[in-house]
Amino acid sequence: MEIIQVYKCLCDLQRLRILNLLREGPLCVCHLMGVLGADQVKISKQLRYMKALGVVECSREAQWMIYKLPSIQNPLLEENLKCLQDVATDKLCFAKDLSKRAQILARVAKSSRTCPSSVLGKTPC
Amino acid sequence: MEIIQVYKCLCDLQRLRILNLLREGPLCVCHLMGVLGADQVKISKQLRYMKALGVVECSREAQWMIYKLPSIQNPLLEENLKCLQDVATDKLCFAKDLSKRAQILARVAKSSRTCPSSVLGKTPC
DNA sequence: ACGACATATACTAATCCCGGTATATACCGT
DNA sequence: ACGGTATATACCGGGATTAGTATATGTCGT
Repeated sequence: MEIIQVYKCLCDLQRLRILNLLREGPLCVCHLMGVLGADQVKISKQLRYMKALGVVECSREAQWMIYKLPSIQNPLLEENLKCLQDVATDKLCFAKDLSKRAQILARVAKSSRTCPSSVLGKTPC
Repeated sequence: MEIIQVYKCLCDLQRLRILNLLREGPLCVCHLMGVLGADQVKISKQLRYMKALGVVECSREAQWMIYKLPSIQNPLLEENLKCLQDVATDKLCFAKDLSKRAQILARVAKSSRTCPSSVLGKTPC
């Protein structure tokens, strides 16, 4: 993963929000849709782009596709994601996204549905 | 200056090299051309783009246009520029650019020409 | 094998960004 | 006012990115 690729990934708000969420733990596409309030195609395409840049990885769990940050951590990426909460918290949505993520995962955990995010999400990578 | 704008500026190698140079002090366009080995139009257009993003400022000194990092420092930008030397030093050109910059400024300082970079460059902002 | 769900891809159009060539503008010294 | 130097802009074409709609693929339960 090269430095330019990392910045290419960070330079879009939607991607930044996705990375902020994945930092807490892996997520499936449908949960990303739920938190970001975006349609499936848009999320899928962003994820494909991010995967091509090498900034996310994915694996299939039954009918769900689980996305997560690379297993080999990238210091540049990690540092930038770490300070997302600090930067312009009021204007932006990173904190709000995280609580929405917690809500969704909690709701899913109680239901009979077993989307893997509800399990994986509790054990941040 | 917003977070996305900063990353939009960082996600191109040429812009990254320019920022790395400006971190040492203000420079005029012709010296940027010299260090980066790029033609005038290319540099000018990148600078215009960067200025529109709010990541550089410029001011005229006689016939030269002097570019520099914003007087109000941006922590996100500064942090990312700071670690440029560390990241993949061998593959990339950031250190090389800095020594080329020093060469050029030294040469200019000796000559009768008085491009302001030769003065301003010695007093990093 | 079928229907439902989750996700990805194909196709198309619009926009952004980049590169090149040509030309314009601003300032200086004479 | 004129020629030279430094820099910016206009114009154009190509490639990258984004968005929308439609369709395909993979997996599950029955």
